[in-house]
Amino acid sequence: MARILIADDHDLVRETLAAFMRDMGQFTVDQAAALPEAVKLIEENAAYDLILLDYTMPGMTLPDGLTQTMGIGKGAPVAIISGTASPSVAKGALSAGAAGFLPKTMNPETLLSAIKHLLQGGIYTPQTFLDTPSKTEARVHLTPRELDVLRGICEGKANKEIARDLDVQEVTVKLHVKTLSRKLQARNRTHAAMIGRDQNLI
Amino acid sequence: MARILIADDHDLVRETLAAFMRDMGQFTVDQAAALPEAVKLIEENAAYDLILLDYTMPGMTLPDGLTQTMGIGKGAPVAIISGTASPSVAKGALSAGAAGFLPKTMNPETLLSAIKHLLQGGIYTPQTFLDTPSKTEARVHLTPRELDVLRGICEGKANKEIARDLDVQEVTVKLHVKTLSRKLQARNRTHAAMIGRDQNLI
DNA sequence: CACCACCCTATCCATTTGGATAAGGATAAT
DNA sequence: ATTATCCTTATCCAAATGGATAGGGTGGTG
Repeated sequence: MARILIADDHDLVRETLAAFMRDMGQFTVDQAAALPEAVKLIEENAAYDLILLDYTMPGMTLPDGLTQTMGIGKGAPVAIISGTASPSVAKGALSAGAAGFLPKTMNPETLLSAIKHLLQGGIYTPQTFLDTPSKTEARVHLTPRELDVLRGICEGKANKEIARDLDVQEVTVKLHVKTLSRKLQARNRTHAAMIGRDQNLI
Repeated sequence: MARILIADDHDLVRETLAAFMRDMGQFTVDQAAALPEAVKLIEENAAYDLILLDYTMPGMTLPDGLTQTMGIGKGAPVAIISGTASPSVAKGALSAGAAGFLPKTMNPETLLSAIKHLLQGGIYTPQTFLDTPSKTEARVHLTPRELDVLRGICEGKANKEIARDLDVQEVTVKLHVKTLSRKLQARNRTHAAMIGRDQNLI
């Protein structure tokens, strides 16, 4: 009987996942609502066969929380579960050694096959994340203002319009467009919009 | 205690949904694996408070299976559940009288609130379908050439560059840009790129 | 304090884009 | 044979965008 630990601060999600997996009859499931709690369970209960960590739970960070958990997990695969599934985050988790990345939006049968796959030592990533080679290396930091402008661009607004919305001069918007395009390595505003959307910075 | 009927041919999904709802302690849940079976249950068991029909189960059609079910359901709200959530299908189901449309990818808490909402006679549609007024009605048709140009736009290319790639004059590209932008109801090329990607036409 | 990151503004110029209008040619369907 | 659709090109003009350069202002940190 495989032993699984689910750590998620959202009770309903965690309970549902746990109940679902228990109902399969093949798993023993423990639960934790925060990272420290999960760490405690792992240290007490020796070996889990699979550990699932919510990406946005109290105490959780990437990659530190992940590496800490892997360190005490005695080689058990550790996967990240998340509601706000972003390709770049998934990629980051995988490169930090995570065994997989499970969006909460997965349907049950996919979830089950993913878990079985993980238990056998496989790496699981949703296919929608696989085709993103370039994104993680250039994880850029856009300032709040640049994000405001980028949002406007994505809505198809002209600089003049964005300027009115943000209550600044048009030249200022043009500056932000230039800098954020450089940061994103975009060739122009349209390209910047697409890149921003792909990395869902918007 | 609200009585709910779930009809879905995929055992795992149906069982999980049923177990989840039963665990809430507020619902009695019956199950069916095909449309005829669901019809039989409805006719025998008199009144359900809510009926959920899988969009892709044996015997199921839209809108016929839906209207048939509504006809014998004594006014109970009938909602469609589906794994392959397509806005146009959702729109069609709603206009045929469905009380809602539930993608299987919904997370549990959203599902619960949706069910409660449906039980009170409300109409439920995921927000991702609501804010797409243009997508369902005007499922636009772009010509092959327009798609070529749109792809170029999405890659951040300038008209001149696209023209070179497609081996036509720049003016031609400009024309395509204008017409495809009009078709997509986009304000400019950037907006067109975003819309095209959202509707994954690219 | 000096430094740094961020935000705002200005001017000037080249290029790109958006839009109107007109029109020839190819192909497929009625 | 006529129509319809699509692709193509052309000219002309207004507007938006991209880029360079040069400032001033704020707030926080070492």
